[in-house]
Amino acid sequence: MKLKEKINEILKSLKKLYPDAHCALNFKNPHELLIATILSAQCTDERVNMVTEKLFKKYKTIKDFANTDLLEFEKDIYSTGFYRNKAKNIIGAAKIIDKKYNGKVPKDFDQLLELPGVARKTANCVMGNAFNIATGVVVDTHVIRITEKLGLTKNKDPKKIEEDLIKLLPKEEWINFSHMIIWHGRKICIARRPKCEICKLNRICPSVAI
DNA sequence: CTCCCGATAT
DNA sequence: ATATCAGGAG
Repeated sequence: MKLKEKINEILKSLKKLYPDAHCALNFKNPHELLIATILSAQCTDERVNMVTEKLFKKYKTIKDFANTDLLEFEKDIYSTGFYRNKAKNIIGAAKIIDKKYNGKVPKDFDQLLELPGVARKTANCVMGNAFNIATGVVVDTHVIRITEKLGLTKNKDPKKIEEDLIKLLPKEEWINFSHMIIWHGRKICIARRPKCEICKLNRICPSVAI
Protein backbone atom coordinates (compact mmCIF):
# COMPACT_ATOMS: atom_id res chain seq x y z
CA MET A 1 0.00 0.00 0.00
CA LYS A 2 1.24 3.46 -0.87
CA LEU A 3 2.01 5.74 2.04
CA LYS A 4 -0.64 8.25 0.96
CA GLU A 5 -3.31 5.55 0.87
CA LYS A 6 -2.12 4.29 4.21
CA ILE A 7 -2.34 7.67 5.90
CA ASN A 8 -5.88 8.09 4.59
CA GLU A 9 -6.88 4.71 6.03
CA ILE A 10 -5.30 5.66 9.35
CA LEU A 11 -7.05 9.03 9.39
CA LYS A 12 -10.39 7.42 8.58
CA SER A 13 -10.02 4.86 11.37
CA LEU A 14 -8.79 7.35 13.93
CA LYS A 15 -11.65 9.75 13.20
CA LYS A 16 -14.16 6.97 13.66
CA LEU A 17 -12.49 5.82 16.88
CA TYR A 18 -11.93 9.24 18.41
CA PRO A 19 -14.49 11.63 16.88
CA ASP A 20 -14.17 14.05 19.79
CA ALA A 21 -10.42 13.88 20.39
CA HIS A 22 -9.22 17.19 21.74
CA CYS A 23 -6.53 18.75 23.90
CA ALA A 24 -6.77 16.95 27.24
CA LEU A 25 -5.04 19.74 29.14
CA ASN A 26 -7.48 22.02 30.93
CA PHE A 27 -7.14 25.76 30.20
CA LYS A 28 -9.27 28.89 29.93
CA ASN A 29 -6.93 31.14 27.93
CA PRO A 30 -3.65 31.03 25.97
CA HIS A 31 -1.32 31.59 28.91
CA GLU A 32 -2.96 28.79 30.87
CA LEU A 33 -2.44 26.42 27.95
CA LEU A 34 1.17 27.54 27.56
CA ILE A 35 1.89 26.84 31.23
CA ALA A 36 -0.02 23.55 31.25
CA THR A 37 1.92 22.42 28.19
CA ILE A 38 5.28 23.26 29.74
CA LEU A 39 4.21 21.32 32.83
CA SER A 40 3.15 18.33 30.71
CA ALA A 41 6.72 17.30 29.82
CA GLN A 42 7.22 13.70 30.97
CA CYS A 43 4.08 13.87 33.07
CA THR A 44 0.55 12.62 32.52
CA ASP A 45 -2.04 15.22 31.48
CA GLU A 46 -4.18 13.94 34.33
CA ARG A 47 -1.55 14.98 36.87
CA VAL A 48 -1.04 18.33 35.12
CA ASN A 49 -4.78 19.01 35.37
CA MET A 50 -4.74 18.22 39.10
CA VAL A 51 -1.92 20.71 39.61
CA THR A 52 -3.29 23.45 37.34
CA GLU A 53 -6.73 23.35 38.92
CA LYS A 54 -5.23 24.89 42.06
CA LEU A 55 -2.47 26.76 40.25
CA PHE A 56 -4.80 28.80 38.03
CA LYS A 57 -6.88 29.84 41.03
CA LYS A 58 -3.77 31.14 42.78
CA TYR A 59 -2.17 32.77 39.70
CA LYS A 60 -4.61 34.59 37.43
CA THR A 61 -2.54 36.81 35.16
CA ILE A 62 0.85 36.63 33.48
CA LYS A 63 2.06 39.20 36.02
CA ASP A 64 1.12 36.81 38.83
CA PHE A 65 3.40 34.18 37.32
CA ALA A 66 6.13 36.71 36.46
CA ASN A 67 6.32 38.10 39.99
CA THR A 68 6.02 34.98 42.12
CA ASP A 69 8.78 33.60 44.31
CA LEU A 70 10.74 30.81 42.63
CA LEU A 71 10.86 28.47 45.63
CA GLU A 72 7.17 28.95 46.36
CA PHE A 73 6.30 28.24 42.73
CA GLU A 74 8.46 25.11 42.75
CA LYS A 75 6.27 23.79 45.56
CA ASP A 76 3.12 24.70 43.64
CA ILE A 77 4.12 22.51 40.68
CA TYR A 78 6.25 19.95 42.54
CA SER A 79 4.29 16.79 41.69
CA THR A 80 4.65 17.25 37.92
CA GLY A 81 8.35 16.38 38.11
CA PHE A 82 11.28 18.39 36.67
CA TYR A 83 9.88 21.07 38.94
CA ARG A 84 13.02 23.21 39.17
CA ASN A 85 13.43 23.50 35.38
CA LYS A 86 9.73 23.97 34.83
CA ALA A 87 9.44 26.66 37.52
CA LYS A 88 12.39 28.61 36.15
CA ASN A 89 11.08 28.34 32.59
CA ILE A 90 7.49 29.30 33.38
CA ILE A 91 8.51 32.32 35.44
CA GLY A 92 11.08 33.28 32.79
CA ALA A 93 8.52 32.99 30.02
CA ALA A 94 5.99 34.98 32.03
CA LYS A 95 8.49 37.79 32.58
CA ILE A 96 9.14 38.02 28.82
CA ILE A 97 5.44 37.90 27.97
CA ASP A 98 4.74 40.59 30.56
CA LYS A 99 7.49 42.97 29.39
CA LYS A 100 7.79 42.29 25.67
CA TYR A 101 4.23 41.29 24.77
CA ASN A 102 2.28 43.36 27.29
CA GLY A 103 1.06 40.31 29.20
CA LYS A 104 -0.42 38.49 26.21
CA VAL A 105 0.95 35.22 24.83
CA PRO A 106 2.29 35.98 21.32
CA LYS A 107 0.20 34.47 18.54
CA ASP A 108 3.37 33.67 16.61
CA PHE A 109 5.24 30.39 16.35
CA ASP A 110 8.75 31.86 16.21
CA GLN A 111 8.10 34.23 19.10
CA LEU A 112 6.81 31.30 21.16
CA LEU A 113 10.00 29.36 20.35
CA GLU A 114 12.07 32.14 21.93
CA LEU A 115 10.43 31.58 25.32
CA PRO A 116 12.37 29.43 27.82
CA GLY A 117 11.01 25.90 28.08
CA VAL A 118 9.23 26.19 24.74
CA ALA A 119 10.30 24.21 21.67
CA ARG A 120 8.39 22.96 18.64
CA LYS A 121 6.04 20.61 20.47
CA THR A 122 4.85 23.25 22.93
CA ALA A 123 4.72 26.04 20.33
CA ASN A 124 2.65 23.90 17.93
CA CYS A 125 0.36 22.92 20.78
CA VAL A 126 -0.30 26.52 21.81
CA MET A 127 -0.73 27.77 18.24
CA GLY A 128 -3.13 24.95 17.42
CA ASN A 129 -5.19 24.74 20.58
CA ALA A 130 -5.16 28.29 21.90
CA PHE A 131 -5.27 30.12 18.56
CA ASN A 132 -6.54 27.44 16.16
CA ILE A 133 -3.63 28.05 13.79
CA ALA A 134 -1.91 25.03 12.24
CA THR A 135 1.83 25.76 12.33
CA GLY A 136 2.95 22.14 12.32
CA VAL A 137 2.27 18.79 13.93
CA VAL A 138 2.67 18.24 17.66
CA VAL A 139 5.25 15.47 18.01
CA ASP A 140 5.25 14.13 21.55
CA THR A 141 6.25 10.77 23.00
CA HIS A 142 3.07 9.07 21.72
CA VAL A 143 3.38 10.49 18.22
CA ILE A 144 7.06 9.48 18.05
CA ARG A 145 6.27 5.92 19.14
CA ILE A 146 3.11 5.29 17.14
CA THR A 147 4.02 6.94 13.83
CA GLU A 148 7.22 4.90 13.85
CA LYS A 149 5.29 1.69 14.55
CA LEU A 150 2.78 2.48 11.80
CA GLY A 151 5.64 2.97 9.35
CA LEU A 152 4.82 6.64 8.71
CA THR A 153 8.41 7.69 9.41
CA LYS A 154 11.81 6.11 9.80
CA ASN A 155 13.25 9.10 11.59
CA LYS A 156 13.98 9.33 15.30
CA ASP A 157 14.45 13.08 15.54
CA PRO A 158 11.15 14.82 16.43
CA LYS A 159 11.74 17.65 13.98
CA LYS A 160 12.30 15.22 11.10
CA ILE A 161 9.28 13.19 12.16
CA GLU A 162 7.24 16.39 12.06
CA GLU A 163 8.51 17.16 8.55
CA ASP A 164 7.50 13.67 7.41
CA LEU A 165 4.02 14.03 8.92
CA ILE A 166 3.50 17.49 7.43
CA LYS A 167 4.14 16.06 3.98
CA LEU A 168 1.74 13.16 4.55
CA LEU A 169 -1.14 14.97 6.25
CA PRO A 170 -3.51 17.55 4.80
CA LYS A 171 -3.02 20.81 6.68
CA GLU A 172 -6.54 20.75 8.07
CA GLU A 173 -5.62 17.51 9.88
CA TRP A 174 -2.37 18.70 11.45
CA ILE A 175 -3.88 19.78 14.74
CA ASN A 176 -6.35 16.93 15.20
CA PHE A 177 -3.98 14.17 14.12
CA SER A 178 -1.86 14.55 17.25
CA HIS A 179 -4.95 14.55 19.47
CA MET A 180 -6.16 11.29 17.96
CA ILE A 181 -2.74 9.62 18.13
CA ILE A 182 -2.34 10.68 21.75
CA TRP A 183 -5.82 9.32 22.58
CA HIS A 184 -4.86 6.08 20.84
CA GLY A 185 -1.53 5.97 22.68
CA ARG A 186 -3.22 6.25 26.03
CA LYS A 187 -6.04 3.76 25.42
CA ILE A 188 -4.79 1.16 22.91
CA CYS A 189 -1.23 1.56 21.66
CA ILE A 190 0.18 1.82 25.17
CA ALA A 191 3.98 1.96 25.33
CA ARG A 192 4.42 -0.87 27.81
CA ARG A 193 1.80 -3.27 26.54
CA PRO A 194 0.09 -2.29 23.29
CA LYS A 195 -3.36 -3.87 22.94
CA CYS A 196 -2.80 -4.99 19.35
CA GLU A 197 -5.51 -7.66 19.62
CA ILE A 198 -8.26 -5.05 19.96
CA CYS A 199 -6.59 -2.30 17.91
CA LYS A 200 -8.63 -1.20 14.90
CA LEU A 201 -5.41 -0.41 13.05
CA ASN A 202 -3.93 -3.89 13.50
CA ARG A 203 -4.56 -4.82 9.84
CA ILE A 204 -2.45 -2.00 8.47
CA CYS A 205 0.14 -1.76 11.28
CA PRO A 206 3.53 -3.30 10.37
CA SER A 207 4.40 -3.61 14.07
CA VAL A 208 1.33 -5.55 15.15
CA ALA A 209 2.14 -8.15 17.80
CA ILE A 210 -0.53 -10.73 18.49
C1' DC B 1 24.81 12.77 24.35
C1' DT B 2 23.24 13.77 29.47
C1' DC B 3 20.49 15.86 32.83
C1' DC B 4 16.26 17.26 34.89
C1' DC B 5 12.35 14.35 38.41
C1' DG B 6 7.63 12.96 40.87
C1' DA B 7 3.78 9.63 40.40
C1' DT B 8 1.95 5.57 38.65
C1' DA B 9 1.35 0.93 36.44
C1' DT B 10 3.38 -3.44 35.77
C1' DA C 1 12.71 -2.67 40.50
C1' DT C 2 11.70 -0.46 36.28
C1' DA C 3 9.44 1.77 32.35
C1' DT C 4 6.68 5.52 31.22
C1' DC C 5 4.21 9.95 31.21
C1' DA C 6 1.27 15.63 25.71
C1' DG C 7 10.01 17.67 26.42
C1' DG C 8 13.56 20.98 26.55
C1' DA C 9 18.18 22.79 27.48
C1' DG C 10 23.20 22.50 27.89
